[in-house]
Amino acid sequence: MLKYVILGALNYHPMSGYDLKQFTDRSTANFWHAELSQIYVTLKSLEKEGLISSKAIPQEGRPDRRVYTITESGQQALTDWLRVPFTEIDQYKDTLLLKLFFSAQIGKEAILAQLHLQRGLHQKLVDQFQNETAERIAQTVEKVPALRRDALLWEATRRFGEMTEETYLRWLDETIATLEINF
Amino acid sequence: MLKYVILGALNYHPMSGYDLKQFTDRSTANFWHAELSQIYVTLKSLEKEGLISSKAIPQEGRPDRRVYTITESGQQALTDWLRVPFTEIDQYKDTLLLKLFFSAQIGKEAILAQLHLQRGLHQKLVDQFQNETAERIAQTVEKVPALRRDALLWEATRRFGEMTEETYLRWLDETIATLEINF
DNA sequence: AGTGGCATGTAAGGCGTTACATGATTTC
DNA sequence: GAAATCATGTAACGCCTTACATGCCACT
Repeated sequence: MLKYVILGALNYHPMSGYDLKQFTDRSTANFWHAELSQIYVTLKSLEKEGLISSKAIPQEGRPDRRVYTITESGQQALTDWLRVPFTEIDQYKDTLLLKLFFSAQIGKEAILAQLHLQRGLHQKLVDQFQNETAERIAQTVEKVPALRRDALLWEATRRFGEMTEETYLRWLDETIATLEINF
Repeated sequence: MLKYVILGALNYHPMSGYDLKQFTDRSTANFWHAELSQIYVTLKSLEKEGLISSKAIPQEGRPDRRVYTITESGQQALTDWLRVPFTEIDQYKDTLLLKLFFSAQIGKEAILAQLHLQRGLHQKLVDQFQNETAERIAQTVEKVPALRRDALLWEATRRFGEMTEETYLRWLDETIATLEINF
């Protein structure tokens, strides 16, 4: 799938591997993150497939920037993929839930401490979605009004993050309250 | 991590690989699923580590059942892991959000069709959490009252699934409404 | 006659993480 | 003087998925 993250990004404008890392960290990381090393590997394979092409741009005192551009067949591959209806739901993995499920033996206090710790982490995420992420989208539309429609979709994914994290918080609070009384 | 799913399961009682697949499908699948083939592979490596031990139980007209039991060092490994606080948040991946993010070019109707399709899938999941999953937990506690405390934690993970899927539905509805007007 | 459940496993391939390797420039 | 940023990549390893391989029994 990282393949399509990269095609989607390059479809906006050409970028280097390093640029792509910035791009994903600031946009798709929330539902599709990527390590730099994996980006470089995937770029190589996309170029071999002919879906992107690259050009080395010399720089002073730094390695050349290798800038990638999406090709026509790359655009075709992206559009084809976008058009195929997605008829499943991705498998979700959550280490906290896994630990919680089997945690009866470690005792009430250890469990509650764990839940309180997670509360802090998720609170930070909610804030991030409401502030930084929202502002970043607003700024992009301001600069490039042509992306207004794209931004509606970006906003939908941001809103998903916000709602999901708010729910996580509500669940943590509810669970903490229940366990304090009944465990 | 599958390692710990298995240790956690075998800590309740001995099981075969096939049993473990049933167990996970009915309990942890929601936040940690497993393929049968991977279960068999992981069982081998856990046995090599000495965290579980196995015994072949002959059967008629079927391959032997290989039943695994958690060892003392397996119980120790499980408890140790449960006690280590989890100070991160797992990376979330969602193909639907990924497609949506880049979907501006495929047009309003294709996007809305996709969202409506997903609505049906997530509605089914909500129902499942509210009915089958809830009943399964209730039945287990009825049969084995000693698991009352464990069941409180299982119920917390069930409730997480229910709340999360309800939120997914709310988000889909909200997004459909917004795009119908503004896209 | 065919599907689904019971029961075990191996092999190949894909995707991803972490660690390693290098090195100049900019900022605190 | 140290840390972060810019910039690219390779190598080892881990975990997981999909496909393959086998075969009986029960039910429809």
